Amino acid sequence: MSTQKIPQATAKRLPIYYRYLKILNDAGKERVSSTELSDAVKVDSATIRRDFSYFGALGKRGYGYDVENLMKFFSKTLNQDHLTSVALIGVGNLGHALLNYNFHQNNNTRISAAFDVKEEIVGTIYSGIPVYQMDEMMEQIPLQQIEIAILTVPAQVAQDTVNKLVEAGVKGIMNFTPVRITVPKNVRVQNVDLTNELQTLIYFLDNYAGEEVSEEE
Amino acid sequence: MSTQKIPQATAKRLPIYYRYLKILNDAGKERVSSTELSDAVKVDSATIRRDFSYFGALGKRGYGYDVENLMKFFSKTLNQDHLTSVALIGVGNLGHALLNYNFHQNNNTRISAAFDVKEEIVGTIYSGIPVYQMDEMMEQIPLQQIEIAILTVPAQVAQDTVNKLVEAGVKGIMNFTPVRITVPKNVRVQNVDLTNELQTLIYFLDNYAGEEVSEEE
DNA sequence: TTAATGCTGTGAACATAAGCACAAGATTTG
DNA sequence: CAAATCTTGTGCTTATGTTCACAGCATTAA
Repeated sequence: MSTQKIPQATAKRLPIYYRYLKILNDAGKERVSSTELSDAVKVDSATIRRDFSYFGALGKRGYGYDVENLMKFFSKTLNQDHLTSVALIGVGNLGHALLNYNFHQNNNTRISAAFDVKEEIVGTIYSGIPVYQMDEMMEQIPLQQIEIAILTVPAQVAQDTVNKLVEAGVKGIMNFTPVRITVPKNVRVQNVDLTNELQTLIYFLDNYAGEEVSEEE
Repeated sequence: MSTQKIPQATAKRLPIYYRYLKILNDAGKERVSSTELSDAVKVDSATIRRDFSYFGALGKRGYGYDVENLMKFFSKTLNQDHLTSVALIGVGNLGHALLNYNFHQNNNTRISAAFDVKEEIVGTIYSGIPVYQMDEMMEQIPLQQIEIAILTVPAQVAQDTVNKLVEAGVKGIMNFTPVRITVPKNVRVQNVDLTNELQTLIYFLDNYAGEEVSEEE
């Protein structure tokens, strides 16, 4: 495709860079070096330079990087120049919080439809977002050109729901359930398992006490 | 310490294994092979065997693994035999959802104190958890023997809050803010950046269309 | 204009992780 | 009891990611 062969590890850091560049740009800063960036985003400066280099020579030797240019470049790279619509599946405890969560603020993304089984909320508008019946996914998802779903349903129905989502044409799923779901290989899953994360943190504390700084999602 | 040198990648998978073993055990299953596990947790069977092997020979050739034993072993390894108390810092939109989130269900962990600046909620009980003033961290955290904090405060105050948490003795932070916080090296940070996660997912869809299955937090 | 300085971009070393493939041993079957 | 079958545990290969260290060039200072 367009930009081939960007390592996954690099891709995962792009939003971090982008966010900080926006902050710098808003503050009126014109140039920045990999060392300065490194401090702010906690990524080794060599790693930053290597990451950037996959996209070509974005900086100038002896000078650094032009904040505005770089920011705009990443904006394009991360598709921030067009609004992405996302569906929320399951308006429970966590789902409800995500409806209110301001993805839009620094991310050209909006939850444009929510789906749930609970009759009493179907048909209503939650935080400005309409709640549909589960069965309506098949219709609404293609209609609203949604390719991404945030999954916050109970574990027991996770796989079934995913099957329907895939059938409706969803291409990416942010999976908040603890289930490791099965999808066709053209569908991308990003697991966000909070319980897991917490358990891992506890494990590290107890077993790697005082050893390193740390990382990632 | 106790079990030395478990690779990070392995450590991050332990809760996944543990969760599934509990399910198998509850279902009355007595033995399981790495291939079966592989199907359920979406981790290559060789990787599973390697992961387990760091803890010694847990299985039997020609048989597989004893579900109950293995489950109990991981329970101990993941400290599930004692309750871990956690503090929630920032009872906003997301924080509130996390108070209700059932960490306890399959994870011997409980949010035992919440902290916020909003006068109107300080002193009240939210979902059974008392909300304290921010200043009370210094007192409550050691008192309640809390070592882990979930950080859901606004980005602008993230670093300041972290500094106080560290001073109060916190050793692990689950960071929901987009800020890459600075901590002493004996403190562990687990970043959970939802905006980031979503942006990365979008990036992968647009640039790696139909290429692989996927992964992680 | 020339010298000093700064910072990128990258070859190469190192580190971590994943997975193949199979010997070794246990179990099950006949 | 012997043969057939199964599944672990691991040496080794390959893949992916990180970091060092520096040549090369642009910028800045004199």
